Amino acid sequence: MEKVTMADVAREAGVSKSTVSQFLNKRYEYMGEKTKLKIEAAIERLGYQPNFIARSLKQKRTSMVGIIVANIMHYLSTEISRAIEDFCQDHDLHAIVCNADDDPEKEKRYIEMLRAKQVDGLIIFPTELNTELYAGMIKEGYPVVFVDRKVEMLDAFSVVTDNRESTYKAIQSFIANGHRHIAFAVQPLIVSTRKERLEGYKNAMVEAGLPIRPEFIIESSIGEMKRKLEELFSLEDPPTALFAGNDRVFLTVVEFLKGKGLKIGQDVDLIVFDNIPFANLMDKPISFIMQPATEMGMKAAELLFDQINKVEKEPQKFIFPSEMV
Amino acid sequence: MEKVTMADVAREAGVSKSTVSQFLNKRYEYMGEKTKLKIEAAIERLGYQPNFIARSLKQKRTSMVGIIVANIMHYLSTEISRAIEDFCQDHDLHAIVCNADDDPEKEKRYIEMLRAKQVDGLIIFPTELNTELYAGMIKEGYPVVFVDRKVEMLDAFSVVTDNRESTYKAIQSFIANGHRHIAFAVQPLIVSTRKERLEGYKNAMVEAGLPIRPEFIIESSIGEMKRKLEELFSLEDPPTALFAGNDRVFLTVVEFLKGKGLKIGQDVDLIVFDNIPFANLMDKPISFIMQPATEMGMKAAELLFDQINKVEKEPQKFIFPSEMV
DNA sequence: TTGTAGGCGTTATCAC
DNA sequence: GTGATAACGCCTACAA
Repeated sequence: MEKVTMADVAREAGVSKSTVSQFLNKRYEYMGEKTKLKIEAAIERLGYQPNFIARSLKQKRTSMVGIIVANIMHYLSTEISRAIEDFCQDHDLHAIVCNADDDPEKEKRYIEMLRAKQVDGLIIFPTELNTELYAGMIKEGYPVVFVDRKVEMLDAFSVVTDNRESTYKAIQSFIANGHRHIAFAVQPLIVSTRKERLEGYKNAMVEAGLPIRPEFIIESSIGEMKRKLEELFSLEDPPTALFAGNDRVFLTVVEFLKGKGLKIGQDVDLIVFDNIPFANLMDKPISFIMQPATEMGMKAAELLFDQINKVEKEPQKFIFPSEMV
Repeated sequence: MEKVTMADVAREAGVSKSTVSQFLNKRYEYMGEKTKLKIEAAIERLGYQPNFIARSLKQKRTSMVGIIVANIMHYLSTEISRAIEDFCQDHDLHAIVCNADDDPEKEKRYIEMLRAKQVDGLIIFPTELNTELYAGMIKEGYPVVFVDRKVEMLDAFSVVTDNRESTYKAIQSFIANGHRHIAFAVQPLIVSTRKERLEGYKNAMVEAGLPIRPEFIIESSIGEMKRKLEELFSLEDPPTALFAGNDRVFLTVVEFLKGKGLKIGQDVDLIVFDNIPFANLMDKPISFIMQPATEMGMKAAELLFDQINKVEKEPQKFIFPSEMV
């Protein structure tokens, strides 16, 4: 029943606990060859497995990190998480993933929970609404890395993409293709990424001398969005091009267009911020702004790893470029 | 620096550690109202956070479970994992996901690792090649649930789908649609699911009086598969219908057909075992055999939860039906 | 080289 | 109602 403890091994091998401990920690520099063998045999015979919990308590290191994802429904999140997990597996860490569901309260509870569990560090896709909590951790020197969204006014490690620039270029490409009626759909502007994307849109429009028409900008929850789209496409001069602010918006848009009988690439052109899996399988002329998820995850994990291992570094923001395909 | 311990709180509040402990565990039945307030205040003032590791050591319960996925590349795995995670979040458990990468050695290491970390139970998508290890855990009474693939000869909880039946029906539907040249592509037959699916294919073919032609059955790794497909479609009588044994095979097949210029639903009909995300977005006439991932994950998590909480039950296999869409 | 003792932060068991 | 005290299983000086 997995009750074999170090003491048992010690007794079985006829040595003391400390000796066994030394053995386990590979400090057998000054250890008799025969004691080593005795211990090995005893471990084998008893089927002993060290207890990491006990070790962690003593060492104050759990080899676990927490990942708090703002919303797991975004495909990007899972991609980045997976990259982080891969990095962890290569560095003897285990990751615990939590989904904050875009709820700051939930995020807060998870942060506290994971810290109570003594995880060695946290990678957070922030809801951006727990600034004091974030700040507190950073002041303490607790290892934290923010991903995807940036937390303003906070000198912390973060890994993001150039939302504004990418969107700006995307809208420019619409314009270059002759579009004049360009709409923009996004979820509520409560996080930096969405705001930046909208700014990119506006910049490009203004620069091209096109009017920014409020009725062409949908800002609503996924639930409400279909209704808003209905309104948008009921205008006497409906848009010929649409920018979807992220993957979930995109899904909603596609469903809407399908129901409406509008053909993508024909009746309306589409650019999406975010990649979706197997996008290449649906041969429709849609452009996706792909963020380098793997690189971002890797970088975030690496930054966290270094903090955990006390590699001194100034907090930095890493901005990755996105690519339109 | 997060060094506030229970002793500090006790001192600050002018009570003993035990009292604080009682308070934390909500056993304030026989506790003075004012002590309660004093402790509350002290906790607040010090910013105390209990240390779960220490608690776990004492209670021999970590509130963590491990999920060992045979191969995270299968979309089904991630779907099921997510369902498990959801269940865990509702039951105060944390899940740690590990990817065995179809490697029995890796699987073994993870099992040992997670047990060393004292996780309360394990949900395993087995590689099926560590039978002794599985058997050992079960004999010990350690909570384990197998998912997706079954482990023969083992009396354990498991949650699977009716691979043979579903495939059988799928092939029947091909036949009903007039197909005679039906091919079957699958990864190496080293796990039960694949074997069962092939059996289903053979049964349907035999029953319909159609010959089982070895050259119509591709059994190969993903890497080799394109070459095999090339051969298959170079036959003087190439197949008019193809059954893809899982999602990864499907992706390979689609790429191949695309390169070859063959149109799905026109030159060749396709049925795929497994769902892929956003399948509804690609309006091609492909049938997917969808496994009820969420239900399977939920069930698995529930079975594990009950074992952890010593709800006595006989080991059972739950076989979920799949649906073709 | 190996053993002894104390401590990591909690919880559990009793006395008080 | 509250408080010593002994575990939990391991690590780490330091002593032998």
